[in-house]
Amino acid sequence: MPRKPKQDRARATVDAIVEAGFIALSQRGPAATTTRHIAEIAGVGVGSLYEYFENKEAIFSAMSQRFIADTAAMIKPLTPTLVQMPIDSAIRMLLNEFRNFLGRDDGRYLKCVRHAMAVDFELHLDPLFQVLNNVIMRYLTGHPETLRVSRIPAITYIGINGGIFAVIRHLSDPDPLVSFDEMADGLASMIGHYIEQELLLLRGVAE
Amino acid sequence: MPRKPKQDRARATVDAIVEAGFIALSQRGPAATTTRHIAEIAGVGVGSLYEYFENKEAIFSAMSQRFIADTAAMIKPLTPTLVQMPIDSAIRMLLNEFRNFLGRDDGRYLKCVRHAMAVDFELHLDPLFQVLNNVIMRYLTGHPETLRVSRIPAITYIGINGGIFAVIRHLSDPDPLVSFDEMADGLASMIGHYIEQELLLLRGVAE
DNA sequence: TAATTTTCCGAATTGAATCCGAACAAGCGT
DNA sequence: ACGCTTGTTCGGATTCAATTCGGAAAATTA
Repeated sequence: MPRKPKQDRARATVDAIVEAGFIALSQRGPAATTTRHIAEIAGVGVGSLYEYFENKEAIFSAMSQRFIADTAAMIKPLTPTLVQMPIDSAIRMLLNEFRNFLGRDDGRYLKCVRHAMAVDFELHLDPLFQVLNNVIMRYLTGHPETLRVSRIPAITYIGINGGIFAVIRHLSDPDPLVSFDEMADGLASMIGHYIEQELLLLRGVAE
Repeated sequence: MPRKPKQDRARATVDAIVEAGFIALSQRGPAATTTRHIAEIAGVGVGSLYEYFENKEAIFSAMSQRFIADTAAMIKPLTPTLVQMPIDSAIRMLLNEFRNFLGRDDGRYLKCVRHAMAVDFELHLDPLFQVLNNVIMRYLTGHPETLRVSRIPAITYIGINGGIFAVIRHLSDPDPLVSFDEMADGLASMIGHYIEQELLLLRGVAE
């Protein structure tokens, strides 16, 4: 039963532990990140970890919370700028800021997020990508007019990755803000509209 | 140094182990899934696990590969049907099939995928969602004409989830098929075009 | 300063992952 | 069928990391 820190010294210890967690995880990976390691990097005894954290998982959980809070804090001040930009520029800016943020401190956050998302999964995703790419390829050759729309590879990449993650997130979400059908309809419409708009632009240029 | 199975009996053992992995993981969760548990469910001795798998992780890895292969096999026969549907219907169908697939065997796959993706992460994602929703909310109120486009909640949900995952996947991808800028441009254009198309449709209806 | 609370520690405990060598089965040439 | 080699299974013994615990040190309070 972990305690809440009451003194500044203790708060510093908690902070050092979380910070050490990020360092250890990014340097050694999740398997090699032992409690002794974290304690050593933090400059505290192993026992101290358990003064404030239920177990090792709880340390990772605290790290996750810290990461999300930092991300939110990074975005918040951008809000006024973002809202008065064209929407596509805003999205581009947001993505770039997020990338830079993940790359800070020699990519410490990025490395941690990869582990946290069990990205070893990624390697095995290839066969699925192949099948889906095949579907898309055949679709395009079967509808020659669509071959001229721009950014096909990028849209494919986003559609597949985003689609997979969105479905899994949604099915894991205890209280989703939109129904599954709404989400499916949204993704379908988004890509459908994209194609339509592109064809429209192409026709406009042709005339 | 694990061996490759040369006899049918051994192949059956490997299969039983992987299958037991799915059962154990879906029933008990990742923390409570011990090697003895897997061995017991598979009906083999603990030692046998290490005949064909480097370690416990390797079993999970094999499970992941199996899962992806099964998913691809599920989609492949749909290809002919998909390619002659309108693109939005095809996407809807794909998403539904994927959902049903994950739900098979009392959601065994879904439970495993959740664990594999370290879904405890999910709980902490909330603050980030709030900030981003706030940005979107302010944008919408600042551009009243966009308030009438349909599926705003769904597009938001997909944009945020899909965007986050796509960025992280991309930054983890050793050999991405598209550059980061292309991907950012793709996501920006996709949502931008969606809005344009919606506004176009709205204008069309108004006239 | 003494009493009390908070914090820190690291040796000892516990339990799961992994190893290993003996026992059992299958293939194979004679 | 029989011995020999190779493939397979097993579960007790070993190893190593997570967690506990009881007391020392530091801070706070009286």
